Amino acid sequence: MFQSVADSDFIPGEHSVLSLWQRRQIFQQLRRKNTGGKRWSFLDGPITANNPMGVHHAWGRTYKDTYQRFFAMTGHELRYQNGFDCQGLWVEVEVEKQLGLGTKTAVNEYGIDRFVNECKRRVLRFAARQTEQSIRLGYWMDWDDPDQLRQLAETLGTDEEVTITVPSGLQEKGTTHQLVEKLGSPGWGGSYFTFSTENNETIWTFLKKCFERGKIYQGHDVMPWSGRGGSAYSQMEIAEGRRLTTHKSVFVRFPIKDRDNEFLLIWTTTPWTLTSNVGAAVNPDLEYIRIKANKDDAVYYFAKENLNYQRLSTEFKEGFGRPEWKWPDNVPKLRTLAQIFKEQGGFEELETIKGTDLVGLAYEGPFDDLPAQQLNGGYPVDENNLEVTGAGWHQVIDGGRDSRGNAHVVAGEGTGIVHMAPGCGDIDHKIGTSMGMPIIAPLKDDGTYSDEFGEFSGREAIAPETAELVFEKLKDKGLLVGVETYPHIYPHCWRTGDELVFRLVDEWFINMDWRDEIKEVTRQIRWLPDSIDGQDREVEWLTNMSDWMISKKRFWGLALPIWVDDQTGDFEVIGSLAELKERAVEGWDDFEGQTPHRPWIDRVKIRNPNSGNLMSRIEDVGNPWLDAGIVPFSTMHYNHDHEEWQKWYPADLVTECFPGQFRNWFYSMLSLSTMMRYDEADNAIGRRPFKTLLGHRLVQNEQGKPMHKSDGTAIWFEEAAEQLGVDTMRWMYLAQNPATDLRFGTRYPDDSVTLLTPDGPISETREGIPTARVTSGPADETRRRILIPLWNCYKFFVDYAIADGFLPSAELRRSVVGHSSSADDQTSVGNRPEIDRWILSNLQSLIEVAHQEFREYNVAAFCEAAERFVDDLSNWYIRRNRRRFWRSKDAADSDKTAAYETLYEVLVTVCRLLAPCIPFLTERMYQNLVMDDDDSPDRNGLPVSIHLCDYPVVNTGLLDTELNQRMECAQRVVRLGHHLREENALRVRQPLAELQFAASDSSIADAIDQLSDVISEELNVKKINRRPNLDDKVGYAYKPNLKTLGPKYGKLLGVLRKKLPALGDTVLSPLRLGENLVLEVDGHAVDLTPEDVLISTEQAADWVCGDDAGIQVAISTTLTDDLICEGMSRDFVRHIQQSRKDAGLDIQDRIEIGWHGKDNFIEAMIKEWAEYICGETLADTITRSDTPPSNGKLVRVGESDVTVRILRSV
RNA sequence: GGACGUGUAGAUCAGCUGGUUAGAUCGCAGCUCUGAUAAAGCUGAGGUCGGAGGUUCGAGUCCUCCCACGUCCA
Repeated sequence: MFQSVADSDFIPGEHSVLSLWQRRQIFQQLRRKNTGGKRWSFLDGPITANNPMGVHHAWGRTYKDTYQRFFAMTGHELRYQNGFDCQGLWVEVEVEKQLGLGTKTAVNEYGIDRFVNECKRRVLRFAARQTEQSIRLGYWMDWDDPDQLRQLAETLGTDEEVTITVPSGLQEKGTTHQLVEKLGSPGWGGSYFTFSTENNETIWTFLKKCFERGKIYQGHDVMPWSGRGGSAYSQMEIAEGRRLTTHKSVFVRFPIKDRDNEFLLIWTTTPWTLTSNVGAAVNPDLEYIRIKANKDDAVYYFAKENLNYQRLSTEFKEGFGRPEWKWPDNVPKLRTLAQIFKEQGGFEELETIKGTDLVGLAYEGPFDDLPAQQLNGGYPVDENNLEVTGAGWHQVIDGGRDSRGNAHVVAGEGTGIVHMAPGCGDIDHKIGTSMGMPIIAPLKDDGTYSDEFGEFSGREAIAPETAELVFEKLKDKGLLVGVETYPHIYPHCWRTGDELVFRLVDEWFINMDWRDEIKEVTRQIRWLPDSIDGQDREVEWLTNMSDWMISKKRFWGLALPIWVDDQTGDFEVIGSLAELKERAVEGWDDFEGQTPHRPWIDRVKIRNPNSGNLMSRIEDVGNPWLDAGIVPFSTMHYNHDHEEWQKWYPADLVTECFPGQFRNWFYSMLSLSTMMRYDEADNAIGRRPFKTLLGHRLVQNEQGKPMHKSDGTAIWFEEAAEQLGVDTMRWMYLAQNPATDLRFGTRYPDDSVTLLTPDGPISETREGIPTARVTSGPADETRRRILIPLWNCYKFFVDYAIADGFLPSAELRRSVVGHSSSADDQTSVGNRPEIDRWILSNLQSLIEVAHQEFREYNVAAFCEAAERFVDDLSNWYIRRNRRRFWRSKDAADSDKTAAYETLYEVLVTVCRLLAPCIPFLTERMYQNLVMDDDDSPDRNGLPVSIHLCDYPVVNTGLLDTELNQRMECAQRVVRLGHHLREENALRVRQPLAELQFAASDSSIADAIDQLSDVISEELNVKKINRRPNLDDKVGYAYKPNLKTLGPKYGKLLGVLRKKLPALGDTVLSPLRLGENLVLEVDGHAVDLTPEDVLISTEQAADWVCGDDAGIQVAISTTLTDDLICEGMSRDFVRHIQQSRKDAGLDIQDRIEIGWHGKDNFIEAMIKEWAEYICGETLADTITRSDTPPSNGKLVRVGESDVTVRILRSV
């Protein structure tokens, strides 16, 4: 017996399904069921375990779960391994905040070991959190126990031995860091963590291969640096440390070589960098001016606009963009260049030239006497660039443009000629490197000048005295034009307040000159969705990318396995811990038992076989994209179980949010895989890490704007889950075109709500953020369009099945879950009404679509088809068949049984089809439709969960595409009929005598004929008659078919278009009958075939006519008294039904009807139709009263006014 | 600056190798239908298809230029 079905209550329903799955261990049963099946290899891209999940994470995870569920239901064995991304700066930043550490120095003081443990702890906590959220999403993975992850987080860093039970069921004992480094390892199960030793060590394998191919090298990068802190800063730290300060800025002149007494005028706020000048950049599109100073007849070049430019005039009045950043009191307003030259004796304007005319001029630098300027290869010496010196290089270059297309050099603040010191500035360095400049890096890590800088050596760069020394020297050389106090926003260490400098630091790179190999691998992969041209994008990135900087001067991350001999500069890459152990000459005992992270790994030294010197590991950690890129190897046990690895490599599918990933995860996977396999697979196919990539775009708010955590518009996962429902969310994600942003919903940060979660009510997240109200138009739409109609179909079935005592036989149940092809005692489908066969046939089509689209990874197309099917089921099949379910209570009615059996089969099959998409709702329906109440363990041999059912396969015996098309024809005729009624103000309740139709295609006419009863009922017409043509009812309109006539007659087409319709049926009727015709138009013979004209119908008197897709329909508009009378009876019934509804009567309640009206025609109608009226409305009596009954309702019946009133019979 | 993409109804998007009166969904208005439904059906208003040229019998579609927006890039 079915349980009666209440309102949908989606969210509580999901909670109960979660507990059912848990109680009955459904996921574990599913894995057991598919063990040994054909493999389908899914590879999860690691999610950063640094914050709780938001709704933007849930899109990709829904794809992952849905495709996995489909392949599980089709019998595949899967790995089900989720991944957590654990290492890198983002975690460090959050931990620094949490611990109140502001700088690298502070971290060093705190202790790298404690800091790194804290990072691990944070990752474990958020892995636990995301695990719980994922489970709520219905995401079936081999999850670790979240509480156990938290327990590990608590005990991390102690030497205490703990015992845990891993997902595979094994008990493991050890200190926490010994256990943590093995999470996700073979035999244990559970999510992979990129901080695991396996993951890190496999990256060593990769780097060793790079090293063997000679691809690892040391290079440089210019980074913000704190001299006192002795460390580099991240972009984020700089943003936090911007402050208003003043510097002594300086105008300097650089003598142009071979031009007597002519100078480039340059300007800088960092005088200390002048020692390291190599070039001067101009904007070739800008106008420059030559002026002659009266003082010494010197000629200066600078941007024309700067001559009278009021520098910082806005800032002088309004400050620097923040209230506290006002113009400093003691700083005078800046002068224009014209003023400066006037004060120095006046000047004369000579001429205007283009910047491009300056490019290539050689000049003398201001400090060419310093040893560093004289060194071949710059300082420190670059062995690859020995032909040049700083002093020898000086020339004017084109400053170029940045990535947004803005010129690097603009007029305004400076002089339009920018001093370039590629060892002292980020942009300078980029441009300098690209132009082959020697690089002069003046500063040591303590922020003082190196030895090769003469008098400057040992001085602190940012000290005011240093600037003074610069000015003094410039003055001595006659190069100083002016000094001023210049206020501006400058980066500082946000904690100590120290000014930052830009300093050249050593970094490690992979030479990517093997990019063509990666491109070839890229081409072996299917990139979805097609519309975003993923393959082209990836190839383009690979074409343009520069070498890969893999080092980062931080603490928490991959320990780059590069050991350096400081004295000779030799370096070596170590490929495994075993190799390291063998090579270790110092520190191994200290390290052993720890994870290969800083600071522990740093203690291990090896010996340089060439020099005999000790080699130390570089202090840098690795780029986190290495961590994620190695997972096609590390998580599948490449290093330790090659055979197992080969079973799962390459992955069949990866799916991820794609913006950004072409240069991140996709790139790193492709690169790492290409390198890992270069000596193992002899072609690109063998090197690809995955076969198909499915990308999707971003989740945005309802207005299409990004959601931000900072302004409270980012929606936390649980807020959406417990307010919108997870099935709803999943359908939104799945039905969305992956190539476009999903406009998810709106969060109201100031409107807090209490969420009822499976674990009880919460009013804030675990992190203490109040939970806010979330609304979503798309979610409401999704519920309205698919979930509610589906639920109502199910409710309809169950309500009437209970009332009727319909129970599916055991055989039928076995059949609908796919355990037998057909039930013997079922009404054979061939004997069921056509509409039953139609919905079953349509169902088979849906099954076909499902298989096809799932295998194409195009679930959105399946969702669309499913929505259409549910609409057909609800608004056509059930609506049309309601009466089959209502009538006679006695069960021995084969037509009724057929209806129940059909609907039952459809509902269960649809559940199986949709189970991968909306696993909760389908499970609830399945449990009621298929499972017995009793708890018998074998459940009659039926799967105890919908997710243990096989995915439906097409029953070709039920698939009747012709029938599907026939019904489409009938639906088209109905639509056409409704249209005609509407156009002619003929309400549907008014029966009409006759509908005639004709169709040029006889199979279409047959189809309509066969479904004429459906059409007649839907359109409320008495007779449906097929005619060879409707010539007597319609006129014909003719139009030229431009597509066929255009090529034939070209310019004549314009005339033809005008004249052909005017010829009319008398001339053109042969075409309608399939014959050819020759006409003369404007003196040209025009040969027309039936294909050359398009024919439509127009109506005649007493009939309304229309046509659509080759079907012509005419409806008689003649109303007889009988027809009017019948129409009135239906009006009457309708009003009574509405009154019943308004009065809140129960469906079975019987009533007495009273009415009053002046029109005697009504009385006659009621007399004639009393039986019908009483039957439809469950009325015992119909009584006319002479006066309007009290509480009566005035309604319109036909053309008459009537007052009606109902009373419940007693 | 370059590459790629986008620009069509109030909103979101379709529109295939050029073809007749440019569609769908939501929203709005009206009507209809309704004893599972939070629905459904029909109709209507609303579009100089970003702009300007060009190719063509014919351009939302192809070409050129321009404008706006987005993404990526030394």
